Amino acid sequence: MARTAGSHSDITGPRVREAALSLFAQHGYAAVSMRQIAKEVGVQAGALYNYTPDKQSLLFDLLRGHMDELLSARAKELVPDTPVAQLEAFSKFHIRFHLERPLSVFISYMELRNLTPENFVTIEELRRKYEGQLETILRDGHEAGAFQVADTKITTLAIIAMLNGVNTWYRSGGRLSLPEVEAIYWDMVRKAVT
Amino acid sequence: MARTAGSHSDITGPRVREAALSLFAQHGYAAVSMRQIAKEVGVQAGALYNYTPDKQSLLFDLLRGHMDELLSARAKELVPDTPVAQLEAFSKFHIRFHLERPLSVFISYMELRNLTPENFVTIEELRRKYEGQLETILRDGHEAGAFQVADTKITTLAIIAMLNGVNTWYRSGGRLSLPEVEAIYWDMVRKAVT
DNA sequence: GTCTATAGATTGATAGAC
DNA sequence: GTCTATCAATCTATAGAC
Repeated sequence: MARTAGSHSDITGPRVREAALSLFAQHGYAAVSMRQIAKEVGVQAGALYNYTPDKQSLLFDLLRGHMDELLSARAKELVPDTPVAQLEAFSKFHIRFHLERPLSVFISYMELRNLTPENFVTIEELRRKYEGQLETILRDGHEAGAFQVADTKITTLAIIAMLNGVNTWYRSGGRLSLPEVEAIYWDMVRKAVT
Repeated sequence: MARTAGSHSDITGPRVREAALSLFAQHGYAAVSMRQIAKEVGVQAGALYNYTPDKQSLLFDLLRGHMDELLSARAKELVPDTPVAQLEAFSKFHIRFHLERPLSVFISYMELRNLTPENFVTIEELRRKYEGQLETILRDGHEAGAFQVADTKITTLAIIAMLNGVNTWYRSGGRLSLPEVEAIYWDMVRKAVT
């Protein structure tokens, strides 16, 4: 059956999320109006409500989608045998994944406080699940004598913070290639725990 | 001469900035209204404009004040002789200073994009001035053979990012004391560059 | 599915009384 | 210096025509 004229559900939906992602990253969730998002998409503000029940859901879907992608991409990675190789794989995966989607990474950190309390809990659980994977690697490696870490929990957070820092300065096509960046950071991580 | 009844310029001014700092940190600049700030201070919204020309100036004054304090506190520190000792002093100073004022640190990072372009430039210059001090230490130490760094600029940013990460989890009165935290992070920094 | 129009609330900032 | 009152703009979200 022919589609109704002006019906673009399957392409407008993703475009709404893309526009929201871009604008939230640039100006912040609270500073962006539904009218701005609509303008970016090329529709009127009212039409957005065919794709999201409200503005909050738009933000939550972006953050949950990002965390889901992160965990499923990580789950598809091979798990090396030794703790050192596992830490290397984690570090390089983290850098690569995060550099591929800087906007999602940015709002996932910056807009946490604009989630409703229930939505915040959901995202936080996913984040802790991810960080727990690094913590497990460090603890196992510490017990096996492969790492020297003063405090597993703090070392986990310190490594994540250091790796996340890449996103503040890296631009593709810049001075360093992705493999070079991975190598430099892996070198620092490796030395910091051995 | 007796003060006019209801005149509290010298105490209300700081209280306005304190309230703005607290609320901006909790909810974000764009999400906080002048009426909310006024309520926190205990005055009506109109009275705020005796202390700030507008909302933007309130944000800018907080960020500039923070950077000024950072640079002047750093300038008062003793400068050790060796690169390693200088890096240790910088790392511990950075942690201590930032843990003492978590709210200012938080908004100084989160609210940069809500500054007007001119105000943004001013803050960025101050931030680069501070980071340049760490970069100088690393470069001098590298040339003297005290450090092994693959890339001075990136190592600077990686160390800053790692140290900044303390603020995401540290709570005074928690499991670890400030000197313990300083020691753990200094250990990681030291190992990462040697 | 998108439009126009609008309800109802809230915003930053100002004016003028005290 | 603070108050009340208010302006003009903007916001999210909805209703109803097409």
